[in-house]
Amino acid sequence: MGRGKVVIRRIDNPTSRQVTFSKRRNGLLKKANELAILCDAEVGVMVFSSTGKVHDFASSSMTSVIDRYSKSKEEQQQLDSSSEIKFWQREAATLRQQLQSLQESHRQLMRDDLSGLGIKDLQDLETHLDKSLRSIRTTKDKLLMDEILELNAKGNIVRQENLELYQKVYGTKDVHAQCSSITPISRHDLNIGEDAHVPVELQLCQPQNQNYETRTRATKLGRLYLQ
Amino acid sequence: MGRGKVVIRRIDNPTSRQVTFSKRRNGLLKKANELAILCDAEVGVMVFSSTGKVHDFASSSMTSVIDRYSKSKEEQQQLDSSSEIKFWQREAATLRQQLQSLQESHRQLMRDDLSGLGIKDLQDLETHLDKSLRSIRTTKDKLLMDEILELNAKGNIVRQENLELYQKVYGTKDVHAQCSSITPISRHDLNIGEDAHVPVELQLCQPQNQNYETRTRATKLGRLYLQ
DNA sequence: ATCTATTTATAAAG
DNA sequence: TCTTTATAAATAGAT
Repeated sequence: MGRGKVVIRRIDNPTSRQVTFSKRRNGLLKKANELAILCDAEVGVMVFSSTGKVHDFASSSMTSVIDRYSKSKEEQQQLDSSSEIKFWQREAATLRQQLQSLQESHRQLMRDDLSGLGIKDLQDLETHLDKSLRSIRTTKDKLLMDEILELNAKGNIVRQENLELYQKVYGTKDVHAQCSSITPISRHDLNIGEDAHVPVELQLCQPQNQNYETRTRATKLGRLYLQ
Repeated sequence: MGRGKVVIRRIDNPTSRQVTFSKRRNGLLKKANELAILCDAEVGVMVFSSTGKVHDFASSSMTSVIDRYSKSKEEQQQLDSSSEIKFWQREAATLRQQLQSLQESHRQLMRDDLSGLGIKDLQDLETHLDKSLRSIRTTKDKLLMDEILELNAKGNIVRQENLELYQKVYGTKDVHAQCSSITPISRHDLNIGEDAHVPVELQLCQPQNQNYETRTRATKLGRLYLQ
């Protein structure tokens, strides 16, 4: 409200800063007074200029205003801290409940106790175990197949070497009759099959890219996580 | 600054009072902030609505503002009280001086000590005493003359009565020879004269209608009052 | 401190 | 409490 629009930023020029301070300080104190009278409010304003000079306004007395302010802030503090206490009480209750649920589900997954589970829970558990098993087998098969391929490659290299050595010693190309010990590695020696016994280990963590409903709310942790 | 000019007086309507409170409170806090930023000032504002709700703004923290304010007010107090001390010190010095002057003039007027007086002071004193004496004598003479006249009147009445009684007893009009004890009251018995000894009492007070310069300044009391 | 062109605040109404 | 709008008030910049 003046000849030019002003941006609210520290005025660098000390002179105009002082002038503006005078004008706006008066304006502020005037408005404080008007607010107090018009709206029947208790108002206190304290201003220190950059040169350290004090200016103030109080509708009653500054002592009274400061006292009231301090008192009301104390009350606020008490309310705040008591509501904070309540917050942490609620938090503790929630965490206790979650812990209990997790302990329960852990016990069940350890097969110590399947009582207390409904049909839905058991079905979920069965489906989960089935999927886990399938996943584990797939992974295992892939690892074994890789190993087989690698071993076959190595075996072929060794056989080739043996063949060359045999030719140097005996000077003949008839390898089949004299060297039965040198053969490709048997498929059966690798023990690949559907009945392999691999211990099933279940994780107590969030599902990862397995089309299961993602549950993020802590309060929902009380349910079983089956994956 | 609105649709109508507003007089600064408590708004009776509670609703519009509340509305105005909201608006102007925001305005006040905004302006406090602007003042703080533009002019690099420390500002604190506390507002209590008529319903008791607290609102505040502090450019730093209210604690800091209140502390600084209290501190600066203490300093001010100290300055005030020290200047007040100085005032009373000056006052005491002035009064001591006045007291001394009065004691001095009192002693002189009691004739205990005429040393330390200049020719002018002595002349003034002489003139004053002369006037006092004249005034006292005039008054005394007037009182005595009044008494004489009264007594003469009474004497005449008594003489007349005696004359009448004498005529009744002796049946004659020749009073002069037989009654010498009955005479007018003598002028000498009243002791009227210029040499009468009347104690001169001087007053230590302001002159009253006696054509003397009136001195009202306390600091001028150090001079002699001669009247 | 005083003057005014402008911006800002806000009263009244919705 | 928010928005809008007409108007009062504050004030930036100049003197």
